Amino acid sequence: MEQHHTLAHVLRQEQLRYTNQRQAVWDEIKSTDAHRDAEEIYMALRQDNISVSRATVYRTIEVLVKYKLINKIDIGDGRSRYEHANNTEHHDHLICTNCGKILEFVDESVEELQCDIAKKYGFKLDYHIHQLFGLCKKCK
Amino acid sequence: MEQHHTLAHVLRQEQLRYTNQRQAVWDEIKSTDAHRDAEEIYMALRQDNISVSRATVYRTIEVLVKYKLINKIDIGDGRSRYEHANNTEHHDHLICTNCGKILEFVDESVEELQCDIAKKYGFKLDYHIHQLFGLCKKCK
DNA sequence: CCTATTGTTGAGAATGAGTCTCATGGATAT
DNA sequence: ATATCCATGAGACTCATTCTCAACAATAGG
Repeated sequence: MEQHHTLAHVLRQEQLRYTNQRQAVWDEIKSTDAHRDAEEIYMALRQDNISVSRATVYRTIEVLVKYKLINKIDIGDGRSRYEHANNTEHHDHLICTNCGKILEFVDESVEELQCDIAKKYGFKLDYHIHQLFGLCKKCK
Repeated sequence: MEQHHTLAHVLRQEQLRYTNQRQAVWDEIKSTDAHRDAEEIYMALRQDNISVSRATVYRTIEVLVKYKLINKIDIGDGRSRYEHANNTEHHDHLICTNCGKILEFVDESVEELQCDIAKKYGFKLDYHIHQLFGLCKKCK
């Protein structure tokens, strides 16, 4: 899939209309580096007196994930979190199993190894999940 | 956490009783190398005319995961799958985003790098998830 | 412009995996 | 034996997410 760096591009590609609600969701997600779930994003919008329904939040997130403007993070507690991928180097996550803290790490050599592995098994790699779980500095 | 290789060990450790139902669930999971969800394991037991409730399947799986007799695999479709870890070398997964096929791969060098990364961030590593998503040989 | 068509939205219903409750019954200990 | 404790199963419940559908907004064609 091609790279699409703006909401407008993505919507055009998907033949969806550009609307204030969609822009508002995208703006809200872009506004922090946090790893928030759909409900938190929805509540943040309400806080700002922007009226967007939960359904629209979920629907917009879906497209943003598809085009990789945001990343979906699943830390195994039953709800997905999202982070914007805007001007961000690719990274993976360290997750504290005690306090839920999420740290980001970059490791080029792991990235390269992944390509090799995929090639070896005849896979055309699309994306990956690489999460290290354990106790953070404070919790251990 | 210590290593516990048998159900009896695990149950003793958790101060749980050894029961036919718990053994049946463990036997069922051990019986194949498949990556099945709780419902599939439950149905397989019913197929064999073994009467174990869904609740017991879930409860037993929980303990088995805790003691790493089985691995939980989340491929992002909303249900967890499980594979036995019996006499099995540690491995991670390649997942086909088209047909859902799951392949296993082992990569020692990735394993080592993970330790380094955890150390660098002051984490005490417990376990990790490393999944490569893409199209398998057939689907691409 | 006016109207038909099509896409979007929001509210709440529906879904579905997983968890919890609680009455029943089986195991254990005294 | 008998009292206590634990495990079980059926179904109620939870909660994130998806779906439905009526109302509404945008767009296109005349």
